[in-house]
Amino acid sequence: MSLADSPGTGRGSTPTMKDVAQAAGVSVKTVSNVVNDYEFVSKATRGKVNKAIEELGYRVNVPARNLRLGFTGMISLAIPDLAMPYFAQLSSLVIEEAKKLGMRVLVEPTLYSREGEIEALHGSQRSMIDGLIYSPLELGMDDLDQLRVDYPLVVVGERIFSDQFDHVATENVEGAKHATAYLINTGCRRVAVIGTHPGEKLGSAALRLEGYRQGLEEACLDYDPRLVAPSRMWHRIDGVNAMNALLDQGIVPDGVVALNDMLAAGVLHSIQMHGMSVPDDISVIGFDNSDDSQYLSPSLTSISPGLKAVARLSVRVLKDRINGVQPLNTKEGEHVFRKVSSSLVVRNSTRALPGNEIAV
Amino acid sequence: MSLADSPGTGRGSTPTMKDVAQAAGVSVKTVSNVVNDYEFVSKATRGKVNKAIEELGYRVNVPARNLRLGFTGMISLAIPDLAMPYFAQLSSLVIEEAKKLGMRVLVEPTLYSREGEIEALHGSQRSMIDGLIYSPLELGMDDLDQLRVDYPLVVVGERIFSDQFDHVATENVEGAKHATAYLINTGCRRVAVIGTHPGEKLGSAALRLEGYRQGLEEACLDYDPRLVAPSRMWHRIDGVNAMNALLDQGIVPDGVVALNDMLAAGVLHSIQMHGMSVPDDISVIGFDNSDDSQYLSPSLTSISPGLKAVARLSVRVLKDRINGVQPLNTKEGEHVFRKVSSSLVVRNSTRALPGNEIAV
DNA sequence: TGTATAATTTCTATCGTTAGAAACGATAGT
DNA sequence: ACTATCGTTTCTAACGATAGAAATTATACA
Repeated sequence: MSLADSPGTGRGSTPTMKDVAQAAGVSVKTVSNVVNDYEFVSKATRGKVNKAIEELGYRVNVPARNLRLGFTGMISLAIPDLAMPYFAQLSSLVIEEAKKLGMRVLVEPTLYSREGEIEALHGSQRSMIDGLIYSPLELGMDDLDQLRVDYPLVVVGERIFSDQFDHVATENVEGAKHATAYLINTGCRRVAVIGTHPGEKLGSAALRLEGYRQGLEEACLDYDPRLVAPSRMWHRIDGVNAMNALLDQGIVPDGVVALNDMLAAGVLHSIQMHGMSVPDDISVIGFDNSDDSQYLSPSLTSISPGLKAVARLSVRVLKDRINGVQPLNTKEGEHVFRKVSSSLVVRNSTRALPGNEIAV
Repeated sequence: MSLADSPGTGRGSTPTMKDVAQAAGVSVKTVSNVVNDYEFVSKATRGKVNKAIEELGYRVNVPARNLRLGFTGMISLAIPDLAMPYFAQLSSLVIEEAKKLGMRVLVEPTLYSREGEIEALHGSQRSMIDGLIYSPLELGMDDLDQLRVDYPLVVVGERIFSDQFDHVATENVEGAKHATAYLINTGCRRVAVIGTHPGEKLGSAALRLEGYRQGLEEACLDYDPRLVAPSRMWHRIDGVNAMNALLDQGIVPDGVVALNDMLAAGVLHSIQMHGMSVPDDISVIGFDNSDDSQYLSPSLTSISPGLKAVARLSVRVLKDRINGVQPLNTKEGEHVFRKVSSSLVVRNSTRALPGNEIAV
């Protein structure tokens, strides 16, 4: 009472079920019955109640309902950095997907810190969410027991592989293999790869490099270490630098697989600054199919990791876990492991396939 | 009961205050007193309770507390599109700022639709939030009464100007003026502007163009319509096209104010493709100081709109309204109107100022 | 030792909702 | 007319927390 009426809280008094009940001359339970579409409510009462609801402008108090029901209708999405296009896009898709299933999303940027990632798992927001979609960057295979939480959890990404958790990953290996094969199919014979992380065994860089190797192998081309340009960061400038390094050494590939689109943008720039043309002299293919890849010049052929499917799957699996139903077609006790298939989006930074215009 | 215990809900049973009280052999109120740092709790009891809390792994149930207290500790942030870098960055900063003040943020992308924006104001999440930070794109001055809601609201952006709402805006006019003046100070005499929206009176494009005019005027340079290149969209490719159009007509400026960084990136590209150099032949300055402006080649001088300050201010004002305190130094009944000052971030796409190395 | 006072702790109602169980009319079967 | 049955509505106890008021214990002062 004292709280609700306290002056200057800045909120008008919202009508409750009790008010509606009073106005309609029925009990609270009846109002609840109407609101929740309980079968046995007479047409007359339903009408009275709805009229009262209309007149008072009543809306259910979601937190109160949730308290009673024991869930909150909110899930959390923990990502390293919301300002990164990749994660911004993922968040956007997860929010959209969750909305379709009647859930809300609390985005939690962990800001590249271990503590942030652990906090997302065990922090105080725990009680306000029904489940968590978790995309770790710092935590790895050594931290599996941190992940053993007592609420529904879906892991996203390539840092952790374990059959103890539901997991949605992207086709990094297959995607990079596809990219490499496509370049070879369009006539490239010296395909470089930009942005590798030497020594890394897990994570996108390693997996994408592996795909590159498989692509070469399947085409019976040799793996040439001189065509592999490492770069720790994956910003545009790193693409410029890595490609400059190659070209300035006199190593001139006829195709480039950049491990993400920002690198690819830099590669385009470097090639053009060296007086060569894309795709006539060198074809370039990126990874992520980020929003602006279509706005580069030339527009960038890229591997689309199917972020939409990642969002869709992870939200659905999480929702199933929350509802206690076995997700997808897993057996009791089993966990989901799904790789979302990537696809090649052909634009103008690669040459046409010989013989036909349609991409593989 | 039936709910909490129902099998397969996927959540372990969380201990409540009652459990803690039982374990510590005290009453629930005492536990509450300990948790909320009530003054008059004996050291001994406090110890017992804390021990029990520790042992049971108790955490307060936030929704329950919120129900009792009448607020939720959550605010909503309504933006057009989370996948847009500008809004992703804003969201990121708002989340960070809110966290500092103990609040959580529900990001609500309105997806460029009127309904989405109205839903954000009047939708069902209403009861789960304490207030709203609102960045409209579709709603304008004709929709002021939609904005008259009965909960705390802070408007962000340049679509709406009214003294009936708390409002945080960015210095569009001043920023563009600053950019223009800076180019002139470094020796430019024919400064072009890229990305205008002819006919628009409100919104960033119009305000930034106004700043450009003021900059010229103050330097006693004539406004030359031929140096004004419109572009409805503000993507990289639009910058390429607009700048190409200029150069191909033989209109060669010595400085360019691009109305955002993506346009600027395109402008850089166009200039370089025309065989000219930045900044030696043409200086380029962008707007937004987006994350990747530093990774362009050359790195881009840009106006930073002070998004961080926007986030900071809007969150603080909102928090004050929620708490019923008069925000900033406004008088009772008055509303906040604050323009966040922009700043010039000098990089390598502009020449040095004559006479000194330090920027204005 | 008795009582006033202060320091602690407990009791209990409440936030807005849901839902099992009980109560109430009305209709139907015998 | 008397109970059985069904549809409909109300009663009441939760969900997990907070907080005013009451009750208890400890301390101080006369």
